[in-house]
Amino acid sequence: MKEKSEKYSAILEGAGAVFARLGFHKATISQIAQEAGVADGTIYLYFKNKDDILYQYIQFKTTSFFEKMRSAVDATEGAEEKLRNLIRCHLKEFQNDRNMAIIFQSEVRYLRNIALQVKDISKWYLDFLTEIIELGQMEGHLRQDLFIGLVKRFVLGAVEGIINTWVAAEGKYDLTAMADPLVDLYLGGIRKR
Amino acid sequence: MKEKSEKYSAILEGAGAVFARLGFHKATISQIAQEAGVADGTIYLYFKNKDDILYQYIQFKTTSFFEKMRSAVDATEGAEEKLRNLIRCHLKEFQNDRNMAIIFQSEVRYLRNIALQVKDISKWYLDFLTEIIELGQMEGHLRQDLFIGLVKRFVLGAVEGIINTWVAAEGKYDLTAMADPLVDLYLGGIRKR
DNA sequence: AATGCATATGAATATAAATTCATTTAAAGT
DNA sequence: ACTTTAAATGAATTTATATTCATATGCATT
Repeated sequence: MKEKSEKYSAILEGAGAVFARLGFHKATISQIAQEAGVADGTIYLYFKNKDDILYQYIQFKTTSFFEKMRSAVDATEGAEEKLRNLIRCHLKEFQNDRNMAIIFQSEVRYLRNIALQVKDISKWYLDFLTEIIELGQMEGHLRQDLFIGLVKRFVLGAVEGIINTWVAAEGKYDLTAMADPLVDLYLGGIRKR
Repeated sequence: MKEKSEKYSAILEGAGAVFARLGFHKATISQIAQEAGVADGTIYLYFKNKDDILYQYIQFKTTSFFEKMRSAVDATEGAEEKLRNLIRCHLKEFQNDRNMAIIFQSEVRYLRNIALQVKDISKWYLDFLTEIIELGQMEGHLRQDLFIGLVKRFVLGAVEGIINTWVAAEGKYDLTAMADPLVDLYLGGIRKR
């Protein structure tokens, strides 16, 4: 069972397609096998069981997602620009991999087997946001009286909401175009001044 | 099969408890029956099948939720106060019925069988927000240059994010206390001025 | 108390799909 | 060409649980 064989990846991507189309529970091993172009039994040479396929899928996708987010943020100076890049990168990656977007938005929260994995992902993201917000406060560009625990959920919740709508709309419009207007809302709010 | 018998309600609430604890797919009819204090077969006198239990659960809960939201908003004048009441009411109702909160946040988006039902719920909520935002613009208290399609998702996404955190934290703190700080973020944003 | 009707029971059935494994195919080494 | 090892197959097995249904219980009417 070598980790990075062609078949390993084919099964992962095949599973991604089937999970996105039918949801984890309605997806069958046979369908995944067919999508990946292998026999049912072959899957068990590479994965412990059905749950493990999803686990590895998430693991694989998040690792690469986090790396990209980190470099997008590090590529620039100042909290506001870092925040913009974070959101731009987030939306771009989800737009580029719609199966992943569907699985993360619709399946992941739901499945208890992977609850811990999800907690880690959220935590990573929220800690990242904290870092940026605190930087902005040090720079003097963000309010000092922010309840950071609330702000970071506010930020992540809103991006996810935007992505959910895009997914529900079958990806018919450009998701990345939402990034800057969204950040403007975070920063300035909706009240007239 | 009379609709509002004791057993009908007992099964619905029992199902709510089991769905919240184990998730829809891992929940078995036997467990729901036990929780409701009836025999397995009895459930089929009141519901077509397992999916129908969830469908009716959601229908029942949203109807009552929407009524409460509507009167909370109608009870006051001015967009800002209406928005505050909307969010307060939303958080209060979810805090008061944690099973419902779990099912709505974790299960509902996921289940394809009820996708239409969910679209209706979202639409109802988003239209409601549009109404309030447009009122605020007419009053001159909200910015004129808002992209409403984005703003309403921004608002709903953030509330849902707050609720998700609360659910994940096993409801250990007071959710309703988040309402006003959250609305302040919507209105004023995080940028220092 | 006997009859009929509605409601409830839970063991038996049916079904679907995850997982296994005996067999086949391909590849590598000598 | 022959042997050994590894990888792949897919039909057969196992398991789990949603759903059915023959039977029972309770309740009202006469």
